[in-house]
Amino acid sequence: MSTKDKILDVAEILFAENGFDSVSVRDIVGKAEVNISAISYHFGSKEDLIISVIDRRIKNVNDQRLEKLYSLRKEYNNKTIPLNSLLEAFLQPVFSLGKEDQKNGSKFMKIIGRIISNPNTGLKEKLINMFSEVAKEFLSDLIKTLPNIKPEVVSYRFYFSIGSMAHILMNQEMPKFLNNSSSKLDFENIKIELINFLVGGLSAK
Amino acid sequence: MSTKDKILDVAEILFAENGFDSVSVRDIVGKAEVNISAISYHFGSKEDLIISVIDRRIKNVNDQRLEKLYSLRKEYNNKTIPLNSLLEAFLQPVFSLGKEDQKNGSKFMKIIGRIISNPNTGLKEKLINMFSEVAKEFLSDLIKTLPNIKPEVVSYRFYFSIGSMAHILMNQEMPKFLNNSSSKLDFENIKIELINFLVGGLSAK
DNA sequence: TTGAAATTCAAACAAACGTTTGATATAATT
DNA sequence: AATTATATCAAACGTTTGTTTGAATTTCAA
Repeated sequence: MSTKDKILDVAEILFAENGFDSVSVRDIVGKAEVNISAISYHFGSKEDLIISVIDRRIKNVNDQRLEKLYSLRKEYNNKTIPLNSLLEAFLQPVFSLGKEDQKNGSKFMKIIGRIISNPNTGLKEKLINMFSEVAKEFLSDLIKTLPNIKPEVVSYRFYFSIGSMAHILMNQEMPKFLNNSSSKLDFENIKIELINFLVGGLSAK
Repeated sequence: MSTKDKILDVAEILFAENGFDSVSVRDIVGKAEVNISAISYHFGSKEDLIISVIDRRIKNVNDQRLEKLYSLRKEYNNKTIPLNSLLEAFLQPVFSLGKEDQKNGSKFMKIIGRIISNPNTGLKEKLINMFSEVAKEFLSDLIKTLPNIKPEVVSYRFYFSIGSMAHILMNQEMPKFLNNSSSKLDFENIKIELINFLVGGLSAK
């Protein structure tokens, strides 16, 4: 495995668990067992490394989302797309990162959660742009699917939805004081529960 | 105004806008126009300052929440408390921080959002404990109010609810790409919209 | 008014930070 | 085999970090 990939893999894990600021380049190169100058050599700077960690995966996620949305539009040509189908298209590409064959995919889920919930300087601008097109597309269909709810209310509810998604992506385990259940849900079931919750919230009277 | 209060006020603003890690003690004392050693003299350390910023306000918020919950229990003695009343009791003390007479209250709302959404080392432990009792109390009533929904599902939905609350507290303005409306909501209306959303989500079939 | 306590000050501390250097080693190309 | 490009290395760079020092100043009670 190349030095570059070793750095990307380790950085993804450490950034996911501790945040971008709290992880130093020395933390990364230490765990990756590479020389410290490899970061500037292969990536340029720490910020460029962060961008690379995200770039490596995010396009695939967003492409899947749009692909699923477009095929729904084709399937329901001119007719209303069911709400749970829209949410499934929006959430499935993210939660499938948690499948076991996706190496460290659950770590990247945490990174997505971090990016959304932490309004960040500079860095956020670039990433928001990646996400904003996807969000706009889904919002326009959400508005069509919910004709009895004022569009600006749908916007807010979509914003609330993104918040609860980001929260569960980042804090993948429920805190003990809320977890009175013994059975731990896997990502597939968390996604199902989240969709049920969001369907209710988005379509509330 | 005392040096101690000057520091607390400035720190609250800077921590809210930029996060705990990104704000240096020099940023704080610079804007507060006090000597740098005042931090260790009045608070001990930067981490103790963070705790002080939070301590100053959080107890009042949580006390109000429990007070409202207890009076609801008295009012609906042995009967089910309506869902929107529970949510009102949970959210009103937080969103009232945004009232104009509450100096920098909206900044502290951002700090609450930051604490919830960022799982942090050490710091979180202390603050989670403050919050966990409140959360447990509300969760027990939520379960009673939603007898047709399995308790572990209510737990998850409450967790999703906390996520959307944290998100809107921290990102108080909607991003442009979601904001197709010209009218900007104030905190009171955001709270109302959030409660409508959460009622739908928590009680979803 | 005197003396002790509380506060503020400029200056410095050691540690950690991201980044760069120039030499050395490895790989690829001619 | 010789030469060029690529990659890795130990070491150091200049800043910034949180914290501490000890003297100077202010506050306030006796």
